[in-house]
Amino acid sequence: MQRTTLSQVAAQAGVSKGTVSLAYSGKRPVSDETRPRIFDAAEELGWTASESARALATSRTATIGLVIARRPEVISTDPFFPRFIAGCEAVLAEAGMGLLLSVVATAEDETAAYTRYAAGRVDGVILLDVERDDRRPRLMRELGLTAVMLAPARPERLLAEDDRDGIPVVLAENATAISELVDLLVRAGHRRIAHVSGPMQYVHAAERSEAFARAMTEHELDPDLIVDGDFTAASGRARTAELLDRTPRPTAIVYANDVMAIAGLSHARSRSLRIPEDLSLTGFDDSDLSAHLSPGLTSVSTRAAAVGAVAVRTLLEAVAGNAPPMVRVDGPSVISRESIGPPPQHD
Amino acid sequence: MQRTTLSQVAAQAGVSKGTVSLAYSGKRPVSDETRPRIFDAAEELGWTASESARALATSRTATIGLVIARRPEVISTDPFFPRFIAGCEAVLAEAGMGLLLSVVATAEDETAAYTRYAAGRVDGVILLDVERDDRRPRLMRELGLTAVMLAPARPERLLAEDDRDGIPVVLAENATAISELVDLLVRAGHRRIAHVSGPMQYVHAAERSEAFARAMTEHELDPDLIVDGDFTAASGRARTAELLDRTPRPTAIVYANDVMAIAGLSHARSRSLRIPEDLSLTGFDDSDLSAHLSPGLTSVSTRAAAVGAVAVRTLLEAVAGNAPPMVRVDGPSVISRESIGPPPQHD
DNA sequence: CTGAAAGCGCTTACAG
DNA sequence: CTGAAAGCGCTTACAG
Repeated sequence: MQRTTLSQVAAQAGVSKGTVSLAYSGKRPVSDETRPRIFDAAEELGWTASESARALATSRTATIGLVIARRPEVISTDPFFPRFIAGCEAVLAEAGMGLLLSVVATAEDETAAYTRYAAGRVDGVILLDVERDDRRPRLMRELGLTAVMLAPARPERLLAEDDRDGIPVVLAENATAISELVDLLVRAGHRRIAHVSGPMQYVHAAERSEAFARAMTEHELDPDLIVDGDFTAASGRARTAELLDRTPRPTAIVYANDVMAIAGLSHARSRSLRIPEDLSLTGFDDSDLSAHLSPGLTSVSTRAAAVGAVAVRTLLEAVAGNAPPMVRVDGPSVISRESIGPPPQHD
Repeated sequence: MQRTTLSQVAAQAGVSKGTVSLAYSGKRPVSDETRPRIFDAAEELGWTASESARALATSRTATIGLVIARRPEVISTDPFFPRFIAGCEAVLAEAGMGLLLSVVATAEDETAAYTRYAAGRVDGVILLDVERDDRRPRLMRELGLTAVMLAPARPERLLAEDDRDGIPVVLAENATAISELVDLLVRAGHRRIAHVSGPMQYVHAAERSEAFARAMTEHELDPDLIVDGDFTAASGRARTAELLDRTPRPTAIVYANDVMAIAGLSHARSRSLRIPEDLSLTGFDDSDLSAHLSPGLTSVSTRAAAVGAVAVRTLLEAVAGNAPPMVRVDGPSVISRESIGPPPQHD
């Protein structure tokens, strides 16, 4: 089936092509007599503008890009991505725009994906999982790609001076939630609190870890009870096993995400530890599962959908050439559930 | 920064635009003397072809579309989607193509997404989560959109006759895995086996449920111990609670996905039931978590990445006009872990 | 308020 | 093997 074109609509309505275009875009007035004629003709012929042609004429693709560079097993258990994408989608759909998504395994594939995007496929991209001295800001400049980055800290803490300008930061911090969790545990009576971190190359994981150490120090507790996880269930179980083998063992564990916490919880139970009587646990991300475990897992909502919406809005402003250098989004909030309680008596 | 264009490359290399295009596409021979001149010029100017222009000239967008119409909380815990997408990506990247993704909440938004796609945004789409008498095949025809559908059963079981032609089916069946699970449990000595299904409007969920009933009947066991879940953790917990309240209670539960199984497992444990001594459990999807719980959750690998790759290949053939009406992919396979064992003695 | 025309940056018959 | 030209289907100054 052949596409109907704007020319056919113009012919049928007895006007010029330009007028049809203007009637739809509203960029210039069209008389009240012609407009309905045009819409009727378009309706009758089942016309909608070709995005390819529009893209070529306007140099706007009405598409933004997102490259996720994580191992599939991590993506598949991290509720952040789908929620974030759903949040993006809401804003994009309203603007009649689309989201081009790539899931890549290596840095090489990641570069290739951005390079394809830069060939006039997207108007801009959102950078997730920012690392310290991330290589992508430089790549964006080389490729001439407009970008915004989602980060848990101010740009000066993340990027070399050269890379700092031109990329607006959507700042979604983590730290307050972690110190709230530590406060909660300390107030319940805990002193030996451990942290299972995420992969430290990510700024958001490093931030959580630093926030943990800071909070512990403030309470004059040992800030060094930190072991490195990598957000996978496997690491959650392994690190938990190590921590529980120590003497004395920690009475509470703060995990950098829910999956590790759930694997840890399951492991602890298999050792006949009761939760929370013998061990308190907290997660991060508020996955659907955490609310419905028994006991429920205390976790942190990061409002990923809201963050996605703000990221897209900021990107659209950046594409239009007027984004603020930084926009702050609502901080995370702790969701208290039954997985935390007072430490065991003899402690 | 202005894009370099093919014209500039042609000028610099001292050839016509057509020759530059041909040198890159290889659709016609270019002499060994001119080719390097062209590539050098392109390299020097940092040129890559504009996809928008190419799309307009060729009526090919080099993009395929995927619309996921599920509640975010379900998407966020279902490992199928990210794995499937990663599998799509592998094939797409190789072909220099992209994936346009929409996550929608309502049927209305879903139609809107496909309508946007049909405005020359994609070459074709993959239909997931097929329902019986699914409305999308008809929509695809109305919109003139090429499509393939992923389904666990032959087209004649899914679609009205009118909608059946033109849409190749990638057949990934579920049923064998479910009967294997039932066999496994029966062989271990179980007789009262229950099933917590997924949302029955999806053919894949209905198939699992039917396969369960069939397998139970074959073993001359009660095939009606089926309760309706909806793939969420909440339903997994609630349905498990109901089942465990029955007298006599089931000694094994087959869940239609891992999340429900994990919530169920957690609930059972909170009732002081031991797994698998007091209750055997199985999941479906083989999420990253299931392998690393303690005990590990017996589950079913659906090879989502491989299925994604085949789906894309089939779609690309369909776009080229020569897809087979049906292509079968490898069946799922059961991954046996510690969550199943013999039923309690007194049973 | 409307039309005629140029232009976006490619690809692809058509000649030679 | 190569060039000149038309065309893909829009948008947008430029005139009127």
